[in-house]
Amino acid sequence: MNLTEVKEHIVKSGLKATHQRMIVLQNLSNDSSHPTAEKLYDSLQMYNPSLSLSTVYRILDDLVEVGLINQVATKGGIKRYDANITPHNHIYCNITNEIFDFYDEELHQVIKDFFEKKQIANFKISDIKMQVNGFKVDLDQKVSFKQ
Amino acid sequence: MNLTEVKEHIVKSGLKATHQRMIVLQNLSNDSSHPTAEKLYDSLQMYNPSLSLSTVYRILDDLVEVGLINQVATKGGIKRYDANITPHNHIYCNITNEIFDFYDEELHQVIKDFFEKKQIANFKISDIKMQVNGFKVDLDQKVSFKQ
DNA sequence: TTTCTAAACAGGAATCATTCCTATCAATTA
DNA sequence: TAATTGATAGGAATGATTCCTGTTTAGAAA
Repeated sequence: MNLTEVKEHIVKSGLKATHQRMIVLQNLSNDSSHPTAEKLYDSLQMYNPSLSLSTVYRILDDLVEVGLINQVATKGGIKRYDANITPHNHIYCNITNEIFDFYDEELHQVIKDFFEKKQIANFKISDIKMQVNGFKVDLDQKVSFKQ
Repeated sequence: MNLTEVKEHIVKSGLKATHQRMIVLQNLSNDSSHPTAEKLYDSLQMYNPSLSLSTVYRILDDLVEVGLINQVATKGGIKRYDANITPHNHIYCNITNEIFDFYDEELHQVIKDFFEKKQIANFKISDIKMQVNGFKVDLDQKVSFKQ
């Protein structure tokens, strides 16, 4: 995303488009590594030395709150973030701690159908996420989901 | 699980069946709330005042390591544990932070088939977890998965 | 454009979950 | 019994996150 798009998204969400919010969202939207707050802070430091770490944390919370980004569930106890808010699932590498996105229309449909047919009593579903855990075979090579 | 069963499991895993390990595993196996380390520590305190919190943390790590329990991935950044090591998925309530287990044979099979057909290049899958996020409709009532 | 005000921010302190460290304890073997 | 090894208690240290307070800023109103 470029700055103009970022600004539009933030304004549409109801938040003020402050400089700090824009650069945090832009940086996250151009980073597919599902970074932590601290990692984003580090990336931004070079060109925005006055940005504070607590601001990054608060902005990330706010962006999650209004639904512009997602917090990724991990076992590690460290929060990671994802600007991809389209439906998708995650592949976790237990060795490198990398997280990769994947999406398959057919799989999505099957799961959607399943939960329309079978009900969970007293529970309203907002979204369904799948986590594929495992490990990279060759750590130097990329992981890719083949259609 | 009773103490005898717990002891058998621990010995079979290769760890020594110490008193602390047994009570931690027993307590967790009789608790379906997917508790945190601290919550387990609190439950055990009453009858085991000399048990230390750091021991609980270390024992949980050890039990995860040998595969007797699982660490549950959450967005909250706080680690939770699950003694149910059979294949199953989780339902998360965003209001109460409760986690419920569910399992469906048909769904399990569909997903298994899917990942046998479609490959992820350079990645070896160890397990696949699904998270159903949403919220309880009536907070005082139970959530139940209907077959 | 300038002024005003609520919202947002910077920077550092505080908190909370978790891990680390070290002396002690328990079990096993010689 | 003594020696060795692994496990624990208890507290200190660490790391991630949140909180607090004074200052700044965005955007509305004049």
